[in-house]
Amino acid sequence: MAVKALKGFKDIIPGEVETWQLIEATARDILHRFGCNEIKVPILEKTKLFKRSIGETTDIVEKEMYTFPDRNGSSLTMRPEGTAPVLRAYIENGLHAAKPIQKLYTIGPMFRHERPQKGRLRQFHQVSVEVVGTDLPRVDAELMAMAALILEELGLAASLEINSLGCPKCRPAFNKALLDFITGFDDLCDDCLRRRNTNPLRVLDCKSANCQAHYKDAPSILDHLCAGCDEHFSAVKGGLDLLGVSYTVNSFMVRGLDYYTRTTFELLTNDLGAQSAIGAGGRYDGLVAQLGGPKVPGIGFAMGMERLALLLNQQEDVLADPEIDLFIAALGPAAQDEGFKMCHALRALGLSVAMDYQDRSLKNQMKQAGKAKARFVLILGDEELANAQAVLRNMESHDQQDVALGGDIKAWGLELANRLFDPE
RNA sequence: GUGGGCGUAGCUCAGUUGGUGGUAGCCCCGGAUUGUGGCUCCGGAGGUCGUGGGUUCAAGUCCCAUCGCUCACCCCA
Repeated sequence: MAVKALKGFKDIIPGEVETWQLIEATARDILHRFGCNEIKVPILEKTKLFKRSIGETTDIVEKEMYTFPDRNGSSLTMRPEGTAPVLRAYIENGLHAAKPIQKLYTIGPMFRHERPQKGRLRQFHQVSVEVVGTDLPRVDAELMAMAALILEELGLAASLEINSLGCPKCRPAFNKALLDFITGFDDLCDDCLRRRNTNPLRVLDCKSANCQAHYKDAPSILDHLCAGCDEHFSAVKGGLDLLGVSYTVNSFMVRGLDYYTRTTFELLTNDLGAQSAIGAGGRYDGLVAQLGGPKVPGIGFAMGMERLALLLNQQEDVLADPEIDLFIAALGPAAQDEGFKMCHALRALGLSVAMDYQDRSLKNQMKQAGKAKARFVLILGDEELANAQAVLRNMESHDQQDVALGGDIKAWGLELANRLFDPE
């Protein structure tokens, strides 16, 4: 029995990887337009980092992390999200001193031990963005606009939902009001009864129709915001309006990580089955300090690349087939030797070149050239060798002409290259 | 952690009330007279029917177990 990949771990093979390259290239391009810089951070961190940031009682920390002892016994965890490692690096490298506002992004795998399903894997990939050093509402608006723009340029439709979770000043009062409200019902679902004790905010997200009926009149966090948070949220909305980004306010929206404050948002789609969020994030003003860094506010978001890839693939958009510049069809042992050398020399000169090493029939080699999507084929047999020339066939126009091979391979190779890219 | 669906060729899948594994499609290989691709035609290769038990004269088909995949709950990107 052959060894297979772990459950929830997937290969991205040729034919699929092109979609990923498109996503990455598009995201990078837009991120750079907004002044974001890439940062690469480790996949493995001390477990403490995630417990402190994400929250001890969250599902992620309690039952989804790949946590194991290092050889010396200290506890390690494969990162379940990108914010904590990036902020750790921000603090550790003193990036706050380099620039007042740091816009950082990272692209890579995250790990959560969940039951796999559509759009959810154990190793998944995110584009993760953090803007650290400012709490200006326009930064929030700009970040959401940027996320929306990435999706737009990928040709994906998504709706933006926003909310404010308040701050440590106003949230406790709301939590109490909410808890008092929920305690009034005795026919809530089991999940809500459980969540009532762990994280009351999350009951608002319940999918049970019965529960939702009750929550219609639940106190809204938006009615409990302190003056500062209320003003901030208004300004965020104002910023989105100025940029013409459409959104809906969803006061029931909650986040699964404890560090969020004030602005939170999700980018949602209807085309992915149960996993509707393709991007989500929010503000985390106390987090950097909590991790031992300077007292600076921050906001960030992540996009799930698997989900983006699924959406792109079900749109059946036509990604251009990769093609090669030249196929060398060599006939006979002498031509095979010569072709082998030419193949390498031309690759060194910058051309993508292929050939068959088995000295098969010309017909067969032409077939291979067609499959490889070669733009040109260079036909080389004993006769051509004797005359120091070869036949160059344009596969699209079916045009054929002789090319001279004499002398230094670099000289005629360059000439050939020019002809391939600028055929009369 | 809890449920549902599904495991037959590299891939997508037929397989009738149990009666010898499909001329199926795609892919791959070879050929259609001498050194010219895509289309077409012909031929070929490729399978422990996920695995292990059981029932039966006979199991891809029925039963049990097990592993895997998948979708959903939960949670989340």
